[in-house]
Amino acid sequence: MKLSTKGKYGVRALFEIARNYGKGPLAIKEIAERQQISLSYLEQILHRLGKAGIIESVRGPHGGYELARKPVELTIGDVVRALEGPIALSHCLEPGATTDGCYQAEDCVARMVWSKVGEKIEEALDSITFEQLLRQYHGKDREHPAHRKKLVAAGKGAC
Amino acid sequence: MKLSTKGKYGVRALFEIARNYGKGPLAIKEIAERQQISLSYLEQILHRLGKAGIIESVRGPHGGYELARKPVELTIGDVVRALEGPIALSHCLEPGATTDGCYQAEDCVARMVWSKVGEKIEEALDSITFEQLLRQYHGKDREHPAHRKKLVAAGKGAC
DNA sequence: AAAATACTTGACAGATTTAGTCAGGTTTGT
DNA sequence: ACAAACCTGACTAAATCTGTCAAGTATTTT
Repeated sequence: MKLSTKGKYGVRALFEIARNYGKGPLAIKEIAERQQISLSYLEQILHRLGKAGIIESVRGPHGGYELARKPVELTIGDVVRALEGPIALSHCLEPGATTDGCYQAEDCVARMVWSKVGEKIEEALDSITFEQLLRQYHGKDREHPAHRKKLVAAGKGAC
Repeated sequence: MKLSTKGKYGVRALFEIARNYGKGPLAIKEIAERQQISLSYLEQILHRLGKAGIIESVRGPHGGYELARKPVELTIGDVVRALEGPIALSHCLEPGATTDGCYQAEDCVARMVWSKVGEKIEEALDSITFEQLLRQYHGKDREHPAHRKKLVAAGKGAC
């Protein structure tokens, strides 16, 4: 019951992009530095987010990534689904899965349990928009990059 | 965002034990057969559930496992926590974890997000008791073991 | 007391997934 | 033309998951 780093990094990266909303594209190199994520790895993540229609890329000098929709229309759920696949606690709940493989197909108690829990998880994830996150952040400016760099050098990570 | 087989098998095994509630201990061999779980693997799982105080074992002939508490006091959350560890979407939320390693300690937006989602997940898991599962099952007797065996032999699995 | 039944424990190994790197390539603004 | 910046896919090391195996210990029946 853990999240992979893809999901966590994804939210952090997207948070940076969201902070830049309305100010043009943000370069991947900039995101990588601010959030201390390996640039190559971040490329993978952003590519997935692009395919999912969450961000758009602008190529060429001064290019970068920007949100494809307004922060209020973007939820944590969108990001997690894009990066970790559909939330299907049991494989028989994946979209497109049939009950063919299940020997107790009709009224499988287990399936009902995982299905119900999955719905609640989606609800929780979808109830948090990036607009809310930005608002929580409003005013409180983060540590200065140089200060952060010092902390990271001292072995500090991030959530 | 998947569940490991430990969690899924655990719930299924426990469901069998719960079905036998009040009728004395249920042998592990019986559980393994009914739910088509490898006996050796099931031993591991039941041992963890025992250490977590969810089931109690009775040794000797006619021994087996039985619920340590009433089905109404046993939730899916108890089982998942026992088998998959505490539900901490981010490692900085694990019990006993400090914020020492986090360079944005004070108001880490990411942590707030995962903490809130984690709470909702726990809520969902804890809202389902085995008593409810048993009631849903009431009356509908499962396929006959022999029939099930045939289905399993034909390559059918379970949720 | 012996045998049968059943639980206990820990080591181990193969398969899968994750996390991250690398080496190219392509697009576009100046 | 050049450089900044994104695009793509292959690759690998490490971790985790899934399950097996073997050698116990405990309890009850006979």
